[in-house]
Amino acid sequence: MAKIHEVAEAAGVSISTVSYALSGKRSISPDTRRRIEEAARELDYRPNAGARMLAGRRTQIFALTEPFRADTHAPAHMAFVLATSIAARRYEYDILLLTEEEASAGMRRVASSGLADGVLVLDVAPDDERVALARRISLPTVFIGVPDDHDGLVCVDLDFEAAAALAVDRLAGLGHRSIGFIGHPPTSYEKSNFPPRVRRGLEARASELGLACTTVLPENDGPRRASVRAAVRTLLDGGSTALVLHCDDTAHAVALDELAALGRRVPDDVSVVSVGATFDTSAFHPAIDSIPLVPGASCELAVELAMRLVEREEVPAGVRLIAPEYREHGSTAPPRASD
Amino acid sequence: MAKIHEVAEAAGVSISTVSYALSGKRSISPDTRRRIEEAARELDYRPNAGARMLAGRRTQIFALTEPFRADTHAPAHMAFVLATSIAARRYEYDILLLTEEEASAGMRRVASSGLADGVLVLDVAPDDERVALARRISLPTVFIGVPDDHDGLVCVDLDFEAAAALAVDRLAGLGHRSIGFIGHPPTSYEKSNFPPRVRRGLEARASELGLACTTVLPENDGPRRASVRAAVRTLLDGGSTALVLHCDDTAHAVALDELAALGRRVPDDVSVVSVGATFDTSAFHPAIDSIPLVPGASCELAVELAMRLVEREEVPAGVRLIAPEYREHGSTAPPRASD
DNA sequence: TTGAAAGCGATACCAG
DNA sequence: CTGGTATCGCTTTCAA
Repeated sequence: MAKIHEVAEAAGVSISTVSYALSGKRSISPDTRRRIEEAARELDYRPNAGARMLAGRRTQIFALTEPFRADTHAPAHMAFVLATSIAARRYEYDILLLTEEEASAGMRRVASSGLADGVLVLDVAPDDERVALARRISLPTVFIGVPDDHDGLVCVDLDFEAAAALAVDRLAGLGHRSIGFIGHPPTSYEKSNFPPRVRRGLEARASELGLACTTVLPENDGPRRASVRAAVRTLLDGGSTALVLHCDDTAHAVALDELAALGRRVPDDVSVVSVGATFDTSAFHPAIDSIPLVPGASCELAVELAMRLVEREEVPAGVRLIAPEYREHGSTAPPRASD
Repeated sequence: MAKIHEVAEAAGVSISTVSYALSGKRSISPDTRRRIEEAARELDYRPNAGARMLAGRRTQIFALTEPFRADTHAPAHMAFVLATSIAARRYEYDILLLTEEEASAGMRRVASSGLADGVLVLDVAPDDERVALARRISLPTVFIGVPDDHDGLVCVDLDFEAAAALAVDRLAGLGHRSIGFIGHPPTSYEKSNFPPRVRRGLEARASELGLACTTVLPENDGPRRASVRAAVRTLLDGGSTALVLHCDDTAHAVALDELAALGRRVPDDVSVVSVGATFDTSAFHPAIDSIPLVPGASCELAVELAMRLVEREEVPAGVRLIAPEYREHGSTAPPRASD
């Protein structure tokens, strides 16, 4: 816990010179800069956080609000928290965690106490109560996800509609005429708003291209995931030559397992594409093509926007949709001639 | 962002009176206290975080170091992060998240910048590098988990040995003479140090009581979890009349599913007890007795200890083991007379 | 029971 | 290119 004046003394300069040398906010002669840096290093000096906040009017902290509701899918949420934290560190920012009721109350609290320079909002619900809060506080706020009512907000998300359309384009391009869609359980279509966006995107593009498209939303039942297995059989029986998956990792694994059990090879007999997954689809057997939801991409953009807001740059409100990217892993091919 | 002097003005007192009234650190006449509280409420006043840290030499922040390694079991880790955050809020403390490389580097950083009053260490590895760090920094540090070398450290954890012994006692008390143990995959026994503690506790107590005890550590294979199913069959064939589970939730579900498939009813034909689970075993079919690992219990104690350290109370170093608790859900019974 | 004022440890303005 | 110093907003002694 060395203080600035100790560094100044050790380097034989004034404290203001130390401050400037370390922040780089004005030019310093190479020699004194060297002496200061050395002194700072030897004393393991770091500016006192509180003093810096007070004098510099910057806390170097972003509040991250993530309710961690009981029913949330832990791995995906953890990936976003991690990605946010990593992105923030690039700008020398730390993450202060606001969970549960504090997800909302904490926003008010950090805003009026000046504990954070901005707020990043995760696990956004369609009718999220943090929307109203974001409008009332004066802190820069960026949503990672898109609430239904997003007027005047800065939001970042994957372009799920485009991602789904991209999957259809790929399959249509290979000659498939009938696509089966396995989605999340029905309840997910109310609690979040990206599952419906995927579904809409898929069905819209399929109908544009004149493809048949059948949707099944299997329940998350027991360890055998019988609904997922049934879904696979239903879709194949219905004539689908390709499957698009937008569901959890276990459902992916089970669907592939069922295909194998039915003796259908991927991609020779059936093509498979995953949409919006945060896990690694290349680790499945067989590896699956994916148009992933990349936490790093959303979070880096969100943090960059938050930084710009902190720097008082002009940042127009609105939704930034991240363009989807197709990752080939060999799970798609033209349909069998016999189909 | 109202400031203290505005509150003072509104209440017609000096700023020091406001400070004391709000912190309760000295007695204030009921009348002025009321006026101050009202003014504070109307202005939505909260002390500026930076100023408070600087003047009060308290940041009201705990750093939480949690690497979030790629291979970590997300749901359990999320539960601990959440529990820590909730426990901290009881003392009006916030949680600053240090992940990845920052899990270590960040500890040094917050220590020398005075950003946090203490450090809470999660996801503790047997040979954790944060052990050495904790000894070098002067910040109060509490480990939630027990590293191999914990000399001079303050650690909190479930008493896994006792939990395992408790499971054996229960089954032995019901008359079981042969117990089957299904554990985590073998690799887990190197990366963490609680799986071996459960195993040791179980085998030790079983041998004390003269019970037979067979251990299987099934791999985490495909979606069918064939290894887990095989483990169940192996143990039953070997004469086990009761199963003790210390594995992930899916393995639990699969084991129960396999028992059902074999026509063995719980608890009439087989008794089942779960040890060290962070998930809800009463939600399985059938519900399973559990001696759980309760994140709230560990984290509350850890935070309490951290607070005491912050308050400069005497806190002897050492490992605090939390006594296990048996939760009945009807999955145990005496073995069949025919066995 | 209350108030005045001295810090806390930086940043950044104003001078030189 | 470098230094002195006012300032940030609060906590806490010291006085009354």
